[in-house]
Amino acid sequence: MSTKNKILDAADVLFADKGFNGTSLREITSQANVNLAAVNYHFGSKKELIKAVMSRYMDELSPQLESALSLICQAEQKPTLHEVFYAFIDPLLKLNEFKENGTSTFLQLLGRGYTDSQGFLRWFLTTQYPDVFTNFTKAVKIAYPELTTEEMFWRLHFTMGTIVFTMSSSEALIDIAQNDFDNKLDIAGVIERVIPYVAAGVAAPITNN
Amino acid sequence: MSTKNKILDAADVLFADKGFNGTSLREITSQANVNLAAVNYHFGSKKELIKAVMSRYMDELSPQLESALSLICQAEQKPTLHEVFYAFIDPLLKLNEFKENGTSTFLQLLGRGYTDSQGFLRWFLTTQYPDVFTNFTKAVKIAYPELTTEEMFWRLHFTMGTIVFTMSSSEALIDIAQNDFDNKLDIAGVIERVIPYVAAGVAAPITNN
DNA sequence: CGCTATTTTAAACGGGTGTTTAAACTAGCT
DNA sequence: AGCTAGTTTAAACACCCGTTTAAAATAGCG
Repeated sequence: MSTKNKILDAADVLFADKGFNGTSLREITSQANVNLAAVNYHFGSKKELIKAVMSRYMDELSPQLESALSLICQAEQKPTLHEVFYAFIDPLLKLNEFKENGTSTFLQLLGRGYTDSQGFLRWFLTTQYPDVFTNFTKAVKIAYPELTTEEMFWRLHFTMGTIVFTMSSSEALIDIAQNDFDNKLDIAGVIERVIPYVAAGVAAPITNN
Repeated sequence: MSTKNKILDAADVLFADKGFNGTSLREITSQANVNLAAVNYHFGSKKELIKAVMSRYMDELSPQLESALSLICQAEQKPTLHEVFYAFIDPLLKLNEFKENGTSTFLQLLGRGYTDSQGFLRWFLTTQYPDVFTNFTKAVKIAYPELTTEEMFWRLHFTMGTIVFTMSSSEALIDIAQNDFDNKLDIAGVIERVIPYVAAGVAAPITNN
């Protein structure tokens, strides 16, 4: 495997686990069994490495999400909010096919990017992949037209927060749940449980404050 | 004002803004106009300072939350989920009375603590203030008895994630919202919007997978 | 093979981190 | 005033960080 990919794979796992700021280039390069200077040689800087790790996922995810959402919008009968949210599941699960170890770390990384590094990753995503966001809001607008744009803005960010937080701490939560309820569970099971939650949240009745 | 309190106040604001890992002791002490070594003299270590900042809020919040929730549980008529969640608002807003500048940073700090430092703050809160959690689940159980304990476990963690994530990135979101909708908004306004969302999420119909 | 371009390597650079030290200072009290 | 206990201070410590350098190793190709 190329040095570049060895770095990307190691960075992927470590970033998801300990955050972007919490992971040093020395950890990454020693995990990847490459020289420290290789990161700056191949990527230029740590910041560019972070972008590269995210792009690897987004370049795969973005077109799949767009086609799934546009399919929903063009259907003859108006989609439900559940359908809109379920449109995310297949593309997200397909990301796992890249990684041989199992589930992809994409959602954990997204969670890290939200809080680490003062929002630079959010800027990166919204400017580099804006269609994902506009297509999603379009689909929600069709499914729930009574929602004002501003209310929708907030509810979508609440949803983002729920998903991203849940996934970034899913391992710990699954452990607790297995102990307390001895119920076998995996990431897919967590997704099954979070979808009704966020769908109900987005569909909440409108308050007139 | 005492050196100890000057440190606590400066650390409070900086931790909320840039995270625990992202804030150095030198930033804190220069902001507080005290000597660098004062932190280790008064608190022992940076980790203990973090605990002290959180304890200052929790020691005030915890008894208020407990009494508000037990009041709800003892009422003759069964509370709604909305009432359970609104029980948090008054105690949270009362935290602002400490700070002269305005809204307290408690929820931002909670958000930071969830993602920074590999969950040590979660351990700190659940072991030092366990009654808050048990009282809350008890209240929800009364308001929505059909919910199984396991389902409730998940939905409460989804809620935690929503709140915590929203608050830790609330400043950036408020900025975006002000630009896009030129609608004046503050933390209290965000809370007003997130409550219906999480209440609807927790109250979502039960799926039989 | 020999030359060139790419990649890898060890070492150093400048700077920031949390923590510790020992001396200086400042009450408070007899 | 003199002593003591508590506090503040400047300086240093040992370590980790991202990045850069220049030499060494490796490919690729005519």
